[in-house]
Amino acid sequence: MPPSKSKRPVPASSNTKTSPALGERRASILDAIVSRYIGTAQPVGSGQVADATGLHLSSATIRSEMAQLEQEGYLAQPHTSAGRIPTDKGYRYFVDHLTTPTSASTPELKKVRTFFDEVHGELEEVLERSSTLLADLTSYASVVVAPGHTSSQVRSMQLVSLEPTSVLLLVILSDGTVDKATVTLDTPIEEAVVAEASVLLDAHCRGRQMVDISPLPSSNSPAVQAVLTAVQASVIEVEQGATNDHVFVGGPSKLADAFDAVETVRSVLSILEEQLVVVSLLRDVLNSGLSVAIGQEHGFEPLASCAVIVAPLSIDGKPAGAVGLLGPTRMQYPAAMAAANAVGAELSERLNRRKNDGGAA
Amino acid sequence: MPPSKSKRPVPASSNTKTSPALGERRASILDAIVSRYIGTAQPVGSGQVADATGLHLSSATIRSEMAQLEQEGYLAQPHTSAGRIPTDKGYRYFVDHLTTPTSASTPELKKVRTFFDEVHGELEEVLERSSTLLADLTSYASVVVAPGHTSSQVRSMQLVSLEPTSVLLLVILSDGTVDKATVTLDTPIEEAVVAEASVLLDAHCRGRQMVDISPLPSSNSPAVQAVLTAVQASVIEVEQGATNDHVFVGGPSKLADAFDAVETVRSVLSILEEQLVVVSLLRDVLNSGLSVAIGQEHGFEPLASCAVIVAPLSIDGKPAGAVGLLGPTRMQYPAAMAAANAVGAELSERLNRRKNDGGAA
DNA sequence: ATTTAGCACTCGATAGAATCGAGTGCTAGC
DNA sequence: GCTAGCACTCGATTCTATCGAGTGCTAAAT
Repeated sequence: MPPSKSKRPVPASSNTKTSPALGERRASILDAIVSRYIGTAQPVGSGQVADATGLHLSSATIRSEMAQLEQEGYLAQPHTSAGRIPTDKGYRYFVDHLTTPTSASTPELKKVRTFFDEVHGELEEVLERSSTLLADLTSYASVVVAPGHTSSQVRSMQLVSLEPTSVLLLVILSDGTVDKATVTLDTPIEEAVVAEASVLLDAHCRGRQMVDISPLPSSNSPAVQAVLTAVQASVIEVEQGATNDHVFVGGPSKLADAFDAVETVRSVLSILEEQLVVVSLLRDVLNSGLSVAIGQEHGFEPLASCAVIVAPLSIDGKPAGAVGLLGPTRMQYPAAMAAANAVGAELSERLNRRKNDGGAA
Repeated sequence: MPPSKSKRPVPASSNTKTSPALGERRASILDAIVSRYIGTAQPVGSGQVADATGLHLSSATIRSEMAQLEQEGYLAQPHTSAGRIPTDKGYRYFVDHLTTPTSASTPELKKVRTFFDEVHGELEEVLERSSTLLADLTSYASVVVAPGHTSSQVRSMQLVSLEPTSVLLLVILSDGTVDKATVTLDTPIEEAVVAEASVLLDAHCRGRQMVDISPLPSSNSPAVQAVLTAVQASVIEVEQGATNDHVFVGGPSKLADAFDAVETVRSVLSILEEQLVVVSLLRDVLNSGLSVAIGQEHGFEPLASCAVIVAPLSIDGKPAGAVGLLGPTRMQYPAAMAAANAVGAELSERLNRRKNDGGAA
């Protein structure tokens, strides 16, 4: 091969050589197998790998490498004389050493951008639709966990008397979010007293951040004080976001496509129904420093056949909720991760803007 | 057969003879086939019917009757030499002439009662959990459409200025529900003006029913008037409940059990994702005066293999939302209808109590 | 005039047997 | 160290045979 033009020392050979460990060649074989299996859901044989990879090796050589990879736990064989399937460990290596850059592909990224440029309105609606967007983008079920109110600025806080013994606590945040909690009182309280407490509360909280509002102010009047004391707990509840369900699940129907066993579909669906579980799952994954949890990695049995992709949301640089994707372990990691990251980043930006600009749109 | 005791002219023969039309005997054959098919999902043959029904007839006789029923469109045959399957028309006859009384069986009814005795808290939570209850009770996916605010009494109505050009409309109802809408103004308005408008609005609305609040009061100050005008549209929006999504879907995972074809599961799920469609579906069914829509009866193609059971909610005797069940056409009609009715009735009662007593619990 | 027993027939479902072929592990030679 | 070659495995596919639940029809029985 004569170098016809001296003017390209390293041609555009797009052989991204990222990963040592496991050996250059064995790695690209693994990569080829995982990619292919993700696409076809069929066990991959040595012949296919030989054809697919750039390295020119015979199937026999590939075969011996594959045997090695199996011994090391990256691959598994459904039965003798079938091709190989990636194990969780295999997928893990794949995502950790992705050759494809994890940043989003331009067309999709653009889609996300224009989506966020167009979507306006209430926060809940934005989150809800983000979730749908992410599901549509990836064809996996998505989850959006709304940020708590911890760092939000209070625009107004009020008490409204409903019954003699029950009072509604209203918290209006400067981003237009409204939260509420019903407080039951031990003894009946007059409306006028509630109103007085409300004024006091509002004056105290207005303009502060949610974190800064405890302790509540006190009053000379015992009756007013009683109301304030009763409200205390609910204020904290609201601060921590325990009051409204703030999980948005998008595209659960995608699960029916992602898994072929109907029983799997059922069990995964039923998990998505339990919002608490979902929230804590995402939190755990994030806390463990991962962005992807594959198979057993999150020690959550019922989702052993799933992979979870998480991207954090942040407001003012602090973590605030998350977006996630739920699919089979053989999911399109590069694309899905890219999408989740893109939506996460973009959504974070809008949340920031929202918060600092004030209200909607 | 000598009447051994003159003292029972018509013994406790539980032969509920409800339905003329179609002929007594043919009806009970149809009934037997439908019941059995609902249970087993297998085509039912003449032999099975002969064994199952009380009437002592040979399979041959049954057979000729079945042939008739098929010609009349109540039954269908998957293929020659298989048993019969009910058609939509067959199911329709079945539910219209239910021998089992549609009122709930006592054990379940009790469950519903104690559930509602125990559940307290925000309206949204009650509805959400009702939906889950209904799904658990029946093993079908359930839907609860929240009542609109039309007949609710306004406890307070306020405007909160968020940005110079955007105002938050807050509506607090006497049942503790809070609704909101963001109103964008054409020109920047000072906070003081918004506050003035808020006071005016609150004074006008407080204590009235949502239906009675339009038209809004007017003001001498042009600035205040401008705000009120801008708010008008959102008030109506809120009144008609267009502002927050008020559909609660329960137990979608049940669908995976109810249908065996995974493709069906997917398509039904994806329909449940579109709340607008679900709401209008239930409304249509109710408007057509039915409580059950089987197969094609609601002209909604994608749900042709489903049956929909609807029970209305009512507040002060006026229709206000609905609860629904979604399952395969071969669903356990008697039990499911009973459950839906029970939950519907009980929930209605709680809603009434809530509204008239005032706040929560 | 029904009802029923009897019978030939249909056709999906089930079970074996045969075959195919993608894939494997191993070995010997390049 | 790589590869060609080869015997071997084993699920998937196809084909055939068989089974049996169920049907429609007819002729006898009530």
